Amino acid sequence: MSDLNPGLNTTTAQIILNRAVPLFAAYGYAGVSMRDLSRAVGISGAALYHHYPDKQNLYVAAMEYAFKDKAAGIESALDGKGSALERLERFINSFTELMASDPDFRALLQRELLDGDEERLRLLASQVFEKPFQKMTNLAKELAPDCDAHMLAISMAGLILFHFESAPVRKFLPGGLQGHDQPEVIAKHVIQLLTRAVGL
Amino acid sequence: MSDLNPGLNTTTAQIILNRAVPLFAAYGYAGVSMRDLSRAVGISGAALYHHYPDKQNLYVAAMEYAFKDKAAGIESALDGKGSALERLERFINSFTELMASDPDFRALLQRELLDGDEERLRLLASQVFEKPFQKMTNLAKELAPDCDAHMLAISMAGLILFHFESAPVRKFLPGGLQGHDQPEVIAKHVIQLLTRAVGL
DNA sequence: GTCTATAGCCTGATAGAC
DNA sequence: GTCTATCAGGCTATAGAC
Repeated sequence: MSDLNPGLNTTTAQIILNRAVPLFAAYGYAGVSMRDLSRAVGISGAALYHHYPDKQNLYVAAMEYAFKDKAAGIESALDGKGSALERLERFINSFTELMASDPDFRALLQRELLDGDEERLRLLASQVFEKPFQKMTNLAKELAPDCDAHMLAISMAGLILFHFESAPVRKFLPGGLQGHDQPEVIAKHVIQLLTRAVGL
Repeated sequence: MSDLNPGLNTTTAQIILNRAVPLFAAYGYAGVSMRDLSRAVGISGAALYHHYPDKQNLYVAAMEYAFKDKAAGIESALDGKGSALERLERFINSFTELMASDPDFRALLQRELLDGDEERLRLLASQVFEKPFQKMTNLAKELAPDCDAHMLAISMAGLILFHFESAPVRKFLPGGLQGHDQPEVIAKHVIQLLTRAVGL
């Protein structure tokens, strides 16, 4: 948490999180054992327990680590100047790029939506999503005052997310091309769809 | 598979699947043990192995059972007469109702997108989604000939799905109301957004 | 078709030396 | 801070009686 050391992520506790994030993203909480993780880190299982009291605490720490600072880029895209339409474009580009550049973050988010208990989801909402989502809602209000702003904000996020979420099955579906995975292509499609929906 | 018995789902093999579907939907493959399942069914663990050779085969059988006939309703909504816009509305209403009425199906779908291997996803695509998705793509072509029809079809599905997927965290986000979970409300919002996007 | 009993391995977690 | 060794219990799966 309060790391007075200004150096890189070189403490063992941080290295553990660095290895834990992709493992939990790929296999889920129940799909990763403490032994799996200790092997990935290159230390014994017992050493893991020197840094984290148990598996659950380690998992929560890994989540906080993976979700840290993810909101900042989205918020700054929504904050700047420009017309509502320009801010919408910036948001879509920024959110799409985030999802494309950090697939572990995306997978962990979707796993939390499936498996997260009330407490973890409340934490996720208040510490990660509340502020950017509020700004998305404000933008939605500007773009389409006659719409439910909360629902439009959800639609904006879901539109982008599902193009990534569905990627593993899309390639087996009619019309599925490699290009459909590229963030630029996804962003362009979503921008076109949403700008039309809110009446240009 | 080829069940010559015209009776209800009363064979032990079917009862097992009936209990397995909600368990796998809620906790995932790794999160459900054969003991958990045997307890839920009310038989011993060994009896499970009389009906299914191992856990993986049981899981695949449960998936096939959960996904069976799910495409039919969607297809018929897309098939009927009426203008493209009327068919779009019917599709959205039907798909939204499906997701709302069968949360286990929705959760299993999302788990497969996260955890499914190539073989299972290819099976899912060819046996469940290929035909309705082709029809969604055709409708997309009619509605917006200048759009990439594959991407628009994905957007249509994702728009609906994410309103359900995000429900656990939405209630902690600004503007989140109970009403936003209701299928009628979701369908109305998505219809409004998409009809505007394709230019009424 | 279901049971009890059990094999063999993996699990989270701890004890205590260094 | 990391190790080896270990515990108690859970895991998938099987054997064999009924």
